Amino acid sequence: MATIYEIAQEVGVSPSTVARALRGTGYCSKEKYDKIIAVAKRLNYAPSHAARSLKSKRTNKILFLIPDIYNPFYFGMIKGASDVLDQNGYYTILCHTRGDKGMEKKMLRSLKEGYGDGMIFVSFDFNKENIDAVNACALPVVLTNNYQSLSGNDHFDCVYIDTFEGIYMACKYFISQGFRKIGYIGGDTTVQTGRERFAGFLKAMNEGNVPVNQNFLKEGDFSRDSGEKSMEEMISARSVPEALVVANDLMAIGALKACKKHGLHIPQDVAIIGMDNTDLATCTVPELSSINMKEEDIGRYAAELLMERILKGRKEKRTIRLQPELFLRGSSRREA
Amino acid sequence: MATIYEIAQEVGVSPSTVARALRGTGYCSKEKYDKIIAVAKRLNYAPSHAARSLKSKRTNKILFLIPDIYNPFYFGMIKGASDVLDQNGYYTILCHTRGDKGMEKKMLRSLKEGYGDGMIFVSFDFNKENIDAVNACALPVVLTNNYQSLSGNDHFDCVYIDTFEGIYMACKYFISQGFRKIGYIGGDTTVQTGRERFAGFLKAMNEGNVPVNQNFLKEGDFSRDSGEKSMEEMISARSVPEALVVANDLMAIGALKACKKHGLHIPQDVAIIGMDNTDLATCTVPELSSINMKEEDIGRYAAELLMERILKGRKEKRTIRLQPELFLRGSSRREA
DNA sequence: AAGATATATGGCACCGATACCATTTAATTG
DNA sequence: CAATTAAATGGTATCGGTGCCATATATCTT
Repeated sequence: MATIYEIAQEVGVSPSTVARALRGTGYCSKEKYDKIIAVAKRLNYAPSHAARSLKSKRTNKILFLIPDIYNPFYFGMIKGASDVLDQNGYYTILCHTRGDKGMEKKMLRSLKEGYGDGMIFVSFDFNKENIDAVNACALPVVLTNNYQSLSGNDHFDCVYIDTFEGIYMACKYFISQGFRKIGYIGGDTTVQTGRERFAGFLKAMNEGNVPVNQNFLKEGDFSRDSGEKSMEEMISARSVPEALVVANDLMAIGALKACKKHGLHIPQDVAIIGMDNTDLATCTVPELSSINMKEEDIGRYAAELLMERILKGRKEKRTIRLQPELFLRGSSRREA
Repeated sequence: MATIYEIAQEVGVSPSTVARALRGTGYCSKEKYDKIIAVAKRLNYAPSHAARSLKSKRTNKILFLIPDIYNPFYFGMIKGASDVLDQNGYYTILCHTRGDKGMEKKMLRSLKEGYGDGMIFVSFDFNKENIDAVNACALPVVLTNNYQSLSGNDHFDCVYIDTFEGIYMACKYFISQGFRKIGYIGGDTTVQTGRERFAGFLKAMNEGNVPVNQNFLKEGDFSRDSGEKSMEEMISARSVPEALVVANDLMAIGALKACKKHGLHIPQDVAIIGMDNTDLATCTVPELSSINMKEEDIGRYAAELLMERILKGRKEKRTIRLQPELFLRGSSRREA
């Protein structure tokens, strides 16, 4: 690949002049400018990204870590963020971590090494290890979870939606509709996001004085298959709730499928509310009621927080909290 | 961020020694090694990616351009590719182009500037402009389409699955089952992949001596909504085919929804076959018959082609062609 | 016309690693 | 024990830009 030196030699000017011409800043006569551009094109010149960012300390790239590319919930976040980043002249570089802690650390190290100017970090679970890694890299990182600082020394931003509140409001709705046999298919409670959701369920049940039936409680892994399996288990154990809150849409669809397969009608036999309100929710028959987790807003805010740090030099920590909304569709209607 | 020079000064050795110690190659006494590592940790050192790749001319990154992050078809490709790349110590950097030609060119320029060591390029459509851009950057690029070289001078690799064949085999199946009123919801025929699919439909109909009814032909944009809208149009025009081939799963699901909404039974009233065989195909009731486009294999082969070029220095052009498979499920069964 | 300002261009240090060579000291060998 | 060879370390050019300063004209002021 050609360099500015080769172009300079060819045209008969100094490398400085070539650099100015190609960058379009600083003085350069029309005559030389044209020559330089022509030669650059002929030699198929492209400025070296490495050389530029070595000197200028900027890459114009933002890393975006997502734990599960099969989950449509994250698409909205990506869209929201990349819209904002695009507008500010930043590239969005996605990285699929699969929730793997090793991969996350690897990418945080890469950030520290200057792969990008900042990061939007989505993870199923934040623990001391990856939080330490976040703090260790001096570049701005935004977490999209509700991270309760343990040390108080964390200096990163957060934007998150209250998942606890989401499940809570779904349960409350069922209770307000007179349901008493309410089930819950949750996610992995060894990770934060799974725990929060389950806590929302318990609080609503408690407040509504609705007994928690252990047979109506299942734990999946946020995949459709695990939702289907959980429902199958309840059906074959002959303990099927009348209303079911599911911790994400994928599992809700799995549960819905299992019900249909065994002749249970939705919502007459089992009313279902999912979570995330993804595109999938309107793909089913009946359409799935779901909790809107405003993922596009999360992405947009996360990008804005980054831009504030990078472009405006903000130093102090900021946290943004969003409220979920319940979208009622066919799957949760109470029979008259 | 600390540099090897600062560490060298602190420990009292030369930068060369620090570099050797940190990289773990070359000679270094245990005593100094330990000191260097300790100081590096204390100063929170991270090697500068820019400096390293400027000198070494390698980034260990592969760019992966996807046109639509809402389409699960691409996830398998990403998975297949990143598995192979991971194994070889390369990062997969995803970039969502939204099929935007400007964005594609921007990323090809970035590649040329040395942002990555190679690229897997997925696009709805390849035209002279972006093909020229591919040829212009001396780094290896793999296209995941069937690109018919016009100039014969192209030096990039391709791995693709025959979409023509896919639609063709779906139509042939319907014809073999005795269907004569066969409809088709296609994609944008101004782009290559849309044209190929439509050609497959026409060839099968022609070979089977089945008349093509214009009322059964619709053109969508590969989104679920457009599939729904197309079907709605046929229904309200009272010209509904008995069998329907749809150019991707998303549109097929849209069509399925429209049918259900208007009381048409699947597959009794309308038999449907989708394309891509994504996870979505098993989310519907009945499950959607679909054409398996082997996206994970495409991704894997694409990554392998890149690795051959980068690690083994292959120069000559290679093209890999895969054959689709028909997966029959509930949505296409012929009534007895 | 003298001084100020704008335009045009070149020179060079620098960013932070890597690659390679030179030098010194320690260990091995016939 | 001299001759090799291995181990340990330092020195320095280099990658390809950017940023800043110096210099030389050209144009504009009053």
